Amino acid sequence: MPADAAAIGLAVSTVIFALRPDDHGASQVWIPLVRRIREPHLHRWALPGGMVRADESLEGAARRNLGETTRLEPTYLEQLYAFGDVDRSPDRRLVSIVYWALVRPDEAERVEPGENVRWFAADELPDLAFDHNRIVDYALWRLRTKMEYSRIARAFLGEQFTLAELREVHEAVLRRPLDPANFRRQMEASGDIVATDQVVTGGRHRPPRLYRYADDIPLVDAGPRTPNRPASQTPASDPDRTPSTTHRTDLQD
Amino acid sequence: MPADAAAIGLAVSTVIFALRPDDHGASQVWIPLVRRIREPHLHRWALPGGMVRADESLEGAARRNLGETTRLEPTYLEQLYAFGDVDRSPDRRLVSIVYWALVRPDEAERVEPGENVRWFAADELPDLAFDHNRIVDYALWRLRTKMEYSRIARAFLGEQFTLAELREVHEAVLRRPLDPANFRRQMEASGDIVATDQVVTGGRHRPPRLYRYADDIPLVDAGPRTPNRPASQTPASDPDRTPSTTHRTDLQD
DNA sequence: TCAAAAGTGTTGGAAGTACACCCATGT
DNA sequence: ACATGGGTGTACTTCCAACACTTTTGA
Repeated sequence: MPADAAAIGLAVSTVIFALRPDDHGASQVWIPLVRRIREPHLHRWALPGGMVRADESLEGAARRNLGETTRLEPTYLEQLYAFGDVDRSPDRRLVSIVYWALVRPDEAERVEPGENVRWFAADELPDLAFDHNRIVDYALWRLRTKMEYSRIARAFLGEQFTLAELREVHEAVLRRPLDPANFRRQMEASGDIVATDQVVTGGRHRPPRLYRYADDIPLVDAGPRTPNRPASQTPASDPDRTPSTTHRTDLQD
Repeated sequence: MPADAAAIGLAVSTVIFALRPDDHGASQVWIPLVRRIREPHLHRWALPGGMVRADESLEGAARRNLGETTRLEPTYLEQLYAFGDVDRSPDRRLVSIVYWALVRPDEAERVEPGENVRWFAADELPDLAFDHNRIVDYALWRLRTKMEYSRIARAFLGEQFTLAELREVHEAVLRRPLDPANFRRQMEASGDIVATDQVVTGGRHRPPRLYRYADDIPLVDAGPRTPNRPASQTPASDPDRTPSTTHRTDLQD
């Protein structure tokens, strides 16, 4: 029976979420998919993924596959679920450990769309390979649920952000408008964010203040009580997140 | 590299929770463990588990191993996490899909303690094999978290129960006393439970009313949006849950 | 001066917490 | 009668949703 066990293939896949404007300019959840270049499900769209090597961790395998297929290096990556139905792959027994990831708009630029890589609006997906539609549905449910009680919105934003930008993230994920006044107070009361002494000028209205996340608070609890890694510092600055006519300025007071 | 992938062993393990009275008669969380009878970690206590066969689902493998090692057939079984660190097993690469289960006291009787099977209080565990201490910690965190927003307490109880019994479940898991008055109202307001027309007589005080869970509501959302299985009917009745001097009687009114 | 978004104040309701108090039973 | 838990009433607080209102900018 160990012979049988060895016959089970172990793979990883990742559901990657990014926020991008839809036709009407409103932010929406998008997912990059890759086209399969071999059987089974040849030419069908699928989640990026691949087999796990014997000398790499599960999360490591997810990161490697992500880089190889989409060039993405997400700041947020968390295990979602292990899918292992006997008949989920038509040819051989395959168990997939699925991760979900969040990337900022500037990170998402690294994806080079083409014949075999494309962005899809999360709620308008085609028929995907394997059980990947079900997987995406679950990941979306998880994203929306976790948005309401954790600080994952941070993973969609740069170092500094206005409350309107933060609210837009929540609204895009939850697909419902939020009261700006109440949203502001909830965020401020949570202690998760702190005001900086900078504002954004250039808009045709009162300049909004910039905020940042309070340090010393971990991004989220990712997985089973991992000894809190030092809050992953954002790799780069955040260029061109706002129209070029706006400027972040020091506040004089 | 598919050769490498095939070299990874795929196993399942399960953290089983039951409530049993401690030395002072108060309910507490207990876990059955099995002693390892082969290397690595020979003679160490470990979670029940084993290799996944090619023709069985992950959950099926968990149930089979549970039955074989502890004779348990839990009513509640949910996937917890996939543990796959490269060095978590000293000899070969092993990925374990871990499940967690809840069993009622009468179900727990099926376990036959002996040289190689024993119950342990959840917060007084010895050094376990592999990374099983970490796994149990995570499962405990999950149990306690989920107790606060879901109906999993049901899995610890029989078909009918008093509010004191339901409260005792919550208190044992959360390790803190709850106000009986407020607890009652919260439960009643939730709509999850309905009063029956029976009471328990024999106590030296006012006879408490018996409640049952509202049907047509699933036990919990176990896993990724499984199309709601018909709320798993409790296999048997619930004998000897209360002292033999008490009786469940019809209410006359 | 006006439009637009930033930001503050106020109010009412829902839900949680603490705790006083009455009820029904066995001894 | 009285101890014991079952069960109800009530005041207080905290949180959230709704929405009126003021502030500050660019045009």
